[in-house]
Amino acid sequence: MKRSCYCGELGVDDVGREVVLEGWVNRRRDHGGVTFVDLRDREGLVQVVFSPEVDSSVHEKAKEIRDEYVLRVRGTVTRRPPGTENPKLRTGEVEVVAREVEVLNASRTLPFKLDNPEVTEEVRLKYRFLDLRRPEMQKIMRFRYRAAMATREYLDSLGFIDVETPFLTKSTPEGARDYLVPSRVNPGKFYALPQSPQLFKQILMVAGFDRYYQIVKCFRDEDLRADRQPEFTQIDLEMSFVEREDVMEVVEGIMRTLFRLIDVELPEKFPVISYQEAMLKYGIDRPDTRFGMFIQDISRLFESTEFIPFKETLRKGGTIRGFKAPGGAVFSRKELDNWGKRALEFGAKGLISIKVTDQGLQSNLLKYLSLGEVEGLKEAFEVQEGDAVFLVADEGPIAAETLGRLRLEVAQALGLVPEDAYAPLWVVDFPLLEWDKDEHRYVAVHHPFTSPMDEDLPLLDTDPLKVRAKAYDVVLNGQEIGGGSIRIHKKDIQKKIFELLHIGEEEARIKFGFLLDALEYGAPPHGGIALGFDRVIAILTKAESIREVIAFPKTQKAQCLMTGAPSSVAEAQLKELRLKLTVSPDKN
RNA sequence: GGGGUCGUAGCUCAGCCCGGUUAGAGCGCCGGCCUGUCACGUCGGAGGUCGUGGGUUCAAGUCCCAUCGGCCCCGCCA
Repeated sequence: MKRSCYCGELGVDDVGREVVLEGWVNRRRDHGGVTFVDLRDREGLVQVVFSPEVDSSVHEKAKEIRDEYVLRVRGTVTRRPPGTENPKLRTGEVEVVAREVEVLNASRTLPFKLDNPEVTEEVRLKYRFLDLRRPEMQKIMRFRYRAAMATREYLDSLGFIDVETPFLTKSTPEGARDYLVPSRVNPGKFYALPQSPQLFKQILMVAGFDRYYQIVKCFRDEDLRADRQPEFTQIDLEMSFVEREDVMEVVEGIMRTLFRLIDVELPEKFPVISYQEAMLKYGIDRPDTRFGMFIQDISRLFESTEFIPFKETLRKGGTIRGFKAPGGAVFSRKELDNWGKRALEFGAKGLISIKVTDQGLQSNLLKYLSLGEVEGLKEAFEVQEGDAVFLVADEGPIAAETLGRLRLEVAQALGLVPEDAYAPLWVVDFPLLEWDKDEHRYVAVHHPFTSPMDEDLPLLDTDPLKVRAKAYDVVLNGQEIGGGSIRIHKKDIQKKIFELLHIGEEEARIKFGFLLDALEYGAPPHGGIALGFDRVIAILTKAESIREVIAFPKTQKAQCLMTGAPSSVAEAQLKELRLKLTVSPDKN
């Protein structure tokens, strides 16, 4: 007996058909006389009726059936008696009258009911095989697959080809902590799992493939977050003979393709904002542009202020910035105090809040300000009754970060973040380098293979921190969902960057010798990007964390609750790898 | 490495502030009854190392300390 169709596909057109169904028992309702079983497979549910009038032995057999038993049922599709249709079920107009039933497997009592949406994530992850059986999870996994397919089809149509790159590769300095894999045949040596296929895709460009892509796992041994897993999936691509705009166009196409899957039409071109402007207006390099509340620099208003804290801040080269929270006057005294505390946590020395009431502006600050300054404030923020204004006087970067975070939390608290809006944008003109205080050297903001802007090349010798990179990030609703750059394709520039990063010639030769070699054999100009596939899927499915869109995710302690990984290994395995532990794995 | 929060029946939670009978509820589970339910109904029943270890106390689910684990965040994440 072979399955003839899926449960969830049956309808009135099938009335009269004899079918063979295989699936799980979603629920059993035993009325003593007649027993109903909702049978579920990946396509949905259908009600199966076990009636003593049809076959008493089949009806008897139905008594032993429990939740999540696996059944094979042969029966006849019939129209339900008038008045017993179930409009909540896609198959609710029909039912299958069982003529033969076989229990293919029993099931223990479940640790949780599959349709209970309240189960904790911990329990779900431990019994992930049951959790994934839930229609919601099946839907997400299928969506993820469709998104991957759509990406492949789109990139294929543009002439990209998928080339696999190694997972057992070489540890790269810079960037995240590597996951290491010991090499048995090379005792004492290790592979690293790739943080990204970065160098390989550049090599593929040198090799003349012109357009490469891969939907590929990447590994980074860093602490986890709702949007960060130690292994995650990227849509990775690289193109030859291109400028930044060419890469952007491809990414915009991918994003539009993906969002059409949820019937959202993204703009043809995404807005572009410079890193500098993003930091000023939003206080963050991945602005959420679904709502306004721009940060403004109002330092000029207070050039000759008598208010000592402002005066001092400005004298030391700091700034006075703030934003208006529309409707923020609803915040109570206590709530405003709490925002002040948040500002302290974010690193500012303080927060000034101003309410706009029918009596005019209301704040401790006002008595210290001149009439002109008060008027200037009103004008700068175009305040209306019911608004609140938050100000920070501090060093530029601190003011930016504090206000940037506050802006997000305040908007959330006031319900000003539209849930169904999607606001993609590009952030460009990142600095190439930043100074690392601890390591006492420059480090790459993006990565060491990112090309400097042509016009900034002379600054490499005079003022490296001023050099801008040909780098770009895609940001969506305040989340960084991808980043890339035009790469260095000339050996002399690459060498110079390594020098600035304090990667010596010898070290560079050992670590990136193959890349430097490749750059000497006719490397074309090239660039690319990687998109965080899990993050995009999470946004598309409105998931709270990327764990919801990964079949087998890890907990914050980077453990798999289902398999128990990571775990200790046999002494013999360690010996074979010539490894000695300095710690007992059971402790810590 | 740090801050916050949670951990009590199979699941979700109440009890903890303010220590004191036999630790409760809903759902699930088991058994009986029930021929049109679909969150079936109904009657009865079973089920607990209160995360773990230590301490305070005549007495600890409740107070204190440590520790383990889930989640959120900071640091970290080229």
